[in-house]
Amino acid sequence: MPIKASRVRFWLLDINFEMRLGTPEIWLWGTCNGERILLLEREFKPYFYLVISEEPRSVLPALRSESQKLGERVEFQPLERNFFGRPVKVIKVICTNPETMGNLAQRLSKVKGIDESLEDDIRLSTRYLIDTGVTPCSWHVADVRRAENPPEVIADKVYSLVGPPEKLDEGGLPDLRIMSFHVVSLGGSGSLQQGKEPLAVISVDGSLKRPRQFFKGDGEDREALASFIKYVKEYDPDIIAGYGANQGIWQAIMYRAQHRGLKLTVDRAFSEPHSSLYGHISITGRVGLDLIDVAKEMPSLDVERLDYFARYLGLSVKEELMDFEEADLSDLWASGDKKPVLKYSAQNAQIIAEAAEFLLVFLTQFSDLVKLPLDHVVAAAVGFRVESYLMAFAHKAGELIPKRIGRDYAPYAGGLVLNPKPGMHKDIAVIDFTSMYPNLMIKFNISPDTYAEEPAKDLNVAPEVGYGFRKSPDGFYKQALRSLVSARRDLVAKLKGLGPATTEHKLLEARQRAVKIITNAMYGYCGWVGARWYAKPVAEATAAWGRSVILRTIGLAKSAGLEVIYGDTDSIFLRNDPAKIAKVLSDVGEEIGLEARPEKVYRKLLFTEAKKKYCGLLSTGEIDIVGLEAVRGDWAGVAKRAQTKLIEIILREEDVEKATAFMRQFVAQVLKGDVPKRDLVIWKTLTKPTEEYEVKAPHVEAARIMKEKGWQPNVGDKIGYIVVKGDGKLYQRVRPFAFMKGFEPDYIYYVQNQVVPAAARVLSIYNVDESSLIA
DNA sequence: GCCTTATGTATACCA
DNA sequence: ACTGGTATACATAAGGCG
Repeated sequence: MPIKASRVRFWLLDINFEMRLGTPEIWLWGTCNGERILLLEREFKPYFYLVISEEPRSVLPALRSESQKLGERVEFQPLERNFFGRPVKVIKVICTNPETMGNLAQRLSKVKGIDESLEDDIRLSTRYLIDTGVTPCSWHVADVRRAENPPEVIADKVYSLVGPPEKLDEGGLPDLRIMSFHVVSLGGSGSLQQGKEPLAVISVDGSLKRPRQFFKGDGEDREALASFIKYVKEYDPDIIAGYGANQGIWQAIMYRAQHRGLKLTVDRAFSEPHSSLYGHISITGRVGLDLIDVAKEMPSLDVERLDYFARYLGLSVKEELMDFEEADLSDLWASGDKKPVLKYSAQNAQIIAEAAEFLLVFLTQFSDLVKLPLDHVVAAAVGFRVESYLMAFAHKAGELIPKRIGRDYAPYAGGLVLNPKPGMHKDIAVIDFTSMYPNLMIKFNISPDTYAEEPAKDLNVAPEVGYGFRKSPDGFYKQALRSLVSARRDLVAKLKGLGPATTEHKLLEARQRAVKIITNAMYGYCGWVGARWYAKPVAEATAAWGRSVILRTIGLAKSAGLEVIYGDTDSIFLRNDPAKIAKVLSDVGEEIGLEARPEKVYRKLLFTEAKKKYCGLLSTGEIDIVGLEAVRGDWAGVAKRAQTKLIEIILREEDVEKATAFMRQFVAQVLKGDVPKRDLVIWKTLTKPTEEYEVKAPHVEAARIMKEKGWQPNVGDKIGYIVVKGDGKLYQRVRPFAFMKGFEPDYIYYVQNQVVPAAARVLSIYNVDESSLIA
């Protein structure tokens, strides 16, 4: 019977692998022209490498017999590869079962003549992406035929791949179906504990269908859950977005479904959401996005509250719908006043859908660049994103991928920070080096594979630390960085010719941003002990070159007759004398061979003795606050607001009297209790389970109280607490901000330990005493 | 036992 | 679960005193 072949074009949404009919099968979920398709690949075989120091024929018989003993059908291919820049002889071991591959590799690596096994720790779906160049969130064409024995899935068509898909050089997104969801459960106090309590309401939204809400009637939540599952099937979303979804919301829903005898088949393969590689919940055939992961990476958000996040993205939020604590949701619901709860949840679902839509371009570009599926790229830590990029890059360069191994933490010296000249400075220019570390790594060819352990000719030798790096050939990091830097240059050049509001512009701008992030993370990655391409000398030498560059720049500034007021790692602060600055910049280019640029100019700039903390009035008229309490998330709003106002008075009006008077009045107001409660909340991150803390701490104590009340604070959550009146240590006087009933804020604490120290930090320059603020 | 000082733990920031 | 450098607060241990 002739096999009808055809060609399909698709955008890759998700990839997974299944053992089916005894064979590993790669599943590619694609979308195109409004159709959802599943492409099956049954021919792709798992494999790994054995590094040998002898001739292949002397080890092959032993390898054959060992694999026979294990009952594995394998094929051996002697090959040449590079490992850390050195040519190595390897045997590629192609096997059949990815699940037993690790064990096989371990056994075969013990055979005499085998040095080690490599790449046996790479998952099959990752392997497939690396080897074929197939890329998530990117367009492809593929030759396909109708699948025989297609699996039971939700898809318009199921095909078998005739060969690997070919990646197309096309940008743009297909029409993706985004669905969002938000859940309110009836825990003891409105929390999503372990799903022990019924769900009050599940809200869904998205651009495709009208928003809906499924809620519990008088009885239980079975109906709501069943309707939710049905709705997802009808909607058939490509992306399911939630907020905190990976941190208990899916678990709670799953628990409830199980409790009510329902199977939570919200994926495209009639199975249930399951936990995946980066601690996230994976939904086969769809992309499960937890936007809280995105929020946690936004440094300007003190607290990852959904409404703050939404406002930060520029989305409109109806404040009146958020006007109660989450802790009160349960009571409200129980009191029969369900309307505000429903409205609140509906708005949240709407915000999540809008945020997902807003972020989609950037996230898909990021996924495409580093070759991690969309749900993975959002959930994965920075180091794994860089690593994913490098793994694909290594394969293209014929380099073997090092194993992930456990190492002990090994610190080294980093950037140089100068002592600031305290006081008020006028007309100060900041010059800094553009992408200093990446450029140093390129310039001196700093890479694990160019590192010369023995002294040799023609090396770049790092100052202070003395590590040598071969000048040629180009090292692995240099190749990767150069490709990133040139990609970014091209993108930026293309952007200039485009209208700012066009789809193309948006796409390239997002791409450019993704490239920049990976470029700048490369140095940190190479000094991370968990990195596959970890090399301490690389990180250490880069930092040492950085220190020498900044020191030499200081020298050049001084010879040009400029006073250096401050400097940190890759920047120096100088008197803004344009002619002299220009001289310094050209000297830097000539003598150091790196680009430094004037970054900004301060009309006025204020330093205390402390490093990394200052504030200034920029030439643009803006106030810039760096490192001070006003920009720290772990200070109460009262202190931050007071300090900000104070800084404005001092910088704009230079009136210390007025500033002091303002502070006195502010302090009096706080002592009267005339301050919004939310300005008293102090937020701190719970960095480990409460039991693991060695000393008592206020936010840990607050988290413990939350637990008692039925809440489940997770590691990584920010705990908001208020200091209340009472006796004992500070940690004995805190309440989670949502549980203030019967407690009164300790305004004296807020004055003495928050407002006054924050103000004094700035006023101390003018010899204003702390006590004079309390009068 | 009480007070003062030194040290350690914890967090968030800057680059 | 990318790096080191830095400031700061509070808890706790250690030291001093009588």
